[in-house]
Amino acid sequence: MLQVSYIRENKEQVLERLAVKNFKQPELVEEVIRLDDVRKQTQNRTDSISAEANAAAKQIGELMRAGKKEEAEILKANTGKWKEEIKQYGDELAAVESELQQKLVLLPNLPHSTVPKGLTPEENEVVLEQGDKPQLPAEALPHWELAAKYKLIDFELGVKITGAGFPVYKGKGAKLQRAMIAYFLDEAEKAGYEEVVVPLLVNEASGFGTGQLPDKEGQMYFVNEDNLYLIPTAEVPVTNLYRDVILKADELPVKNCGYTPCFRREAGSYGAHVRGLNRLHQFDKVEIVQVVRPEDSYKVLEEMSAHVQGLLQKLGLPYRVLRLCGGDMGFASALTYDMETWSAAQQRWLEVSSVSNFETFQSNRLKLRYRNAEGKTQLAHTLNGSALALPRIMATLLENNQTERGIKIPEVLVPYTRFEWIE
RNA sequence: GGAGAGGUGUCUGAGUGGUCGAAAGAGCACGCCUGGAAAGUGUGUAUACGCCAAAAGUGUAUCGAGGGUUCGAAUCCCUCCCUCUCCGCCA
Repeated sequence: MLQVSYIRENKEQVLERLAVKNFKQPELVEEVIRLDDVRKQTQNRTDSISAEANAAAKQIGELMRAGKKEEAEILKANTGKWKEEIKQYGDELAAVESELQQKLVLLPNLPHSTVPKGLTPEENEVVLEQGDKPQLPAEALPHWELAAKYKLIDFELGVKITGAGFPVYKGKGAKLQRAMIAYFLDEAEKAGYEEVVVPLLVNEASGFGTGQLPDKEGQMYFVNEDNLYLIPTAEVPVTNLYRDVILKADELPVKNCGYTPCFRREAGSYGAHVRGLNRLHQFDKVEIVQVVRPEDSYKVLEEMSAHVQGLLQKLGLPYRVLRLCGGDMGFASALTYDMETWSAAQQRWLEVSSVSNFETFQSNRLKLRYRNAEGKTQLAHTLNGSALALPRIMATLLENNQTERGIKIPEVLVPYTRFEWIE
């Protein structure tokens, strides 16, 4: 959520930045400022009436104690009108605050100055491309066929017990999955991230805090009975660990990592391009999250990007890094890098990580602050990234590493899998 | 799931209608003391919003959340949430 004070002071710049994100309702900016004006006036009025009423109540109390009952009664008789007014203006204030809030949450985060204009994924900027794309023989198989051939993943079984998009991993497929989770967590720990194990269901306040609600309500599974959402990413519970928190300066940066399954409804997306592991309703992911000082956040974003790239390099996967254009970025992000690996059998890039700086967009919703050098509270910056999302890594590994003998496990994973080949 | 108790500031904890944003202690910060530290001692120590050019100051709100009673609510009433104890169930 943007800060009203910032919008007021930088209106032109805000409009300019929103245009980069292809925001369709620039008139909301004026509206927010107008509502904030009304809010201030209304609060002013409400406060001064409350002040009068408080003063009168105090006086009555003093008279009562002094035994001057009659005088107190006279005052009491005059206080009747405060009540109605306080109620009326209080309601007005609540109404305008609520209206302001409703408009405010519709405004997406402002994109960083380096974010390219553009509407579609094709307009994302390729920052770098690394690693050689393997040349597979003509008889090379896509991962879903490899998964069947080596009995690694059973999609049909998943359909039976749940539905499409909920695969069952078996044997070496299951072990490889677990190995990657352990490896990614260990690498994150080496990079200074403290591991957390968090709930997989979150309440509405948490969904709001990181920006999924109300914007992406339909993408989350919802447990009606208990009013809880299944997490679409560990970002939600992990970042919300710091909701309503004022951190001491020396507690920054906060660095957490965590493995969780992720649940996404992804309604209406079926077809060849989502075959196999390409898009699932449930998948595993290791997430890294940081809470930092504003002045450090872009340096930290690069550091997190480098961490993700390091993982891909160690796995020996060809990848590229995209700087997302305004139209393809998430609602809450100021700058996002997507990492994609080259899936050799499918001949396409697969997104395996997304690293974002949210600046104060989330912290403003979360009320996540820290005490700066002057001792004043200030909104911190939040960042997160996948390190990594498992299914497409699995897909790429299977496809790119297939040989006549079988599938070669990357060296870094062997200590975790305790086998070198799937054959 | 049943019965009972309770939710106060960073923490412990007092406060059952007014002078309470809230005693006291601990912690923390700064100062004094000390060769240095401990002890001792002094001062300070919530958040948000409004007014003010800003600071100072000042107004309002907040004692789990929301509503109500009252001139006045941390304190009384209602609803919800959460925690603890006992019983039941259970990996």
